[in-house]
Amino acid sequence: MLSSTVEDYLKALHRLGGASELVPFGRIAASLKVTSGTVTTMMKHLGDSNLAQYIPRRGARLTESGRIAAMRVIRRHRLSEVLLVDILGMDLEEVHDEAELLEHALSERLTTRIDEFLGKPAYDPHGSPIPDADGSIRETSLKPIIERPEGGRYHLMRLTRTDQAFIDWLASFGIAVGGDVGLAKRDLVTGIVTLETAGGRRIQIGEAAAAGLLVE
Amino acid sequence: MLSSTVEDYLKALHRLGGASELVPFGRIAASLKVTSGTVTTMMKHLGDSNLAQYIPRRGARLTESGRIAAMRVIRRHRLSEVLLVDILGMDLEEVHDEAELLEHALSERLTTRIDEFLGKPAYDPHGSPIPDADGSIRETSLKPIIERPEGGRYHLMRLTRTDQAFIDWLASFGIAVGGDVGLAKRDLVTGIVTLETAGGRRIQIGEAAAAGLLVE
DNA sequence: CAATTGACTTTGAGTATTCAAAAATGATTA
DNA sequence: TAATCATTTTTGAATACTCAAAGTCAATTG
Repeated sequence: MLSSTVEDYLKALHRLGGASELVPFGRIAASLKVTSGTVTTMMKHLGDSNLAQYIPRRGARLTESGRIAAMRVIRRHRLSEVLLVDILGMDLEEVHDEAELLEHALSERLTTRIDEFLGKPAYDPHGSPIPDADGSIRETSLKPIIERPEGGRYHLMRLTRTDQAFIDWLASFGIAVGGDVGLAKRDLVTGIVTLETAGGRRIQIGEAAAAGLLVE
Repeated sequence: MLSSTVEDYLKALHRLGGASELVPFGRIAASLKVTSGTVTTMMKHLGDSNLAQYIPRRGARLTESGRIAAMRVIRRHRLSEVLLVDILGMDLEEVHDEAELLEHALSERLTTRIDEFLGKPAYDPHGSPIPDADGSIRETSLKPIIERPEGGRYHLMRLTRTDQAFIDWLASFGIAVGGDVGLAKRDLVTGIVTLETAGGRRIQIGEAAAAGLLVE
């Protein structure tokens, strides 16, 4: 079993370099708030364990087995977040830190159980995709509707705001998770976003609120 | 924050010596599967941290702050078990090992959230009482009905068997969690236990099955 | 009372993780 | 090309935890 320290380095390598980009050591040190000497030591160790390819003075990248190990940690993290938000009703802002602990404490068995219990969710509450048990991932991640092109029509996958008033207000226009919404216009000056409902009606909403609509 | 290693020693001290009994070091070593030298080192450390009173060559006992710290760990452990069994539907046999990990990974905030979500349960799935956040505990723990005196009538608090057939069978006689059951007779020779329903009917059940009825 | 026994303590050492500070490297600049 | 600079590596040391094995102590036994 990998120590939680090693798991944290694997996550950092994945966060900073994706599946197989070379990551310079300074960035890892900054990201994990350790000194560069510590990173050198650990990268050599990951190299010896075949979890990363260590290239002296240049950086390191995940190997395939390192990538899978990183994905497993990310899977546990994101499933934890879904459990915390959807079942236990915690706030979106709180769950990251909790999941940071839980990701190192969930056995394979419990992870599978949680996954099934939650109905094998595809995305976490932030809209990030949840890897499968084997480490594969649908890379079509959710994005806030305001990051999509204007004029498009999208599938609403998740609302990151959890207050019922907002959800009800949207629902009164026929906008709900599972349905479609269009982005009619985004006014960068006033910060007002115009959405188009499935029925063709237009409604206006602030940028911050619109950022909470994650679409596919 | 206490390391999970320290938390394990505190739990051992509590398990073997209760709130303040002196525990000889050999028992701790056996319980945690470490060598006696390791225990000596750790007991001195707990002594320095005011979590235990270290008496050379005699043993150690929890101090008040050590007791509270131990209770917190036990609280997290037992709440984890309730969550795993009642919400996630895991088997009773599986949950101990999982809770052994989770008890070191739950923040105070998450522990409180889980406690509220579960409706502030008084007992874990094995019938052990769950300490309050401040470390206090109702010492009237649940016991299997077969450990109670014959002829008594008891309040059924929990069934440790989770198969629906058994639960339904009991229910068909009006025996369910929250209701009453009597222990009419326990035949030590045949291993047959005679229960009395609230309506006064008598039913017979095997000792092993009866052990799954936790009463108060 | 001296020897034996069992329990505890000490010692020396190893692993994992971290830091600070000095040394090395390689690229850029003057 | 030589000096400078940023980055990486090495070194020496610290903390937390662990073990094996030798040493100490006190109680029991013959």
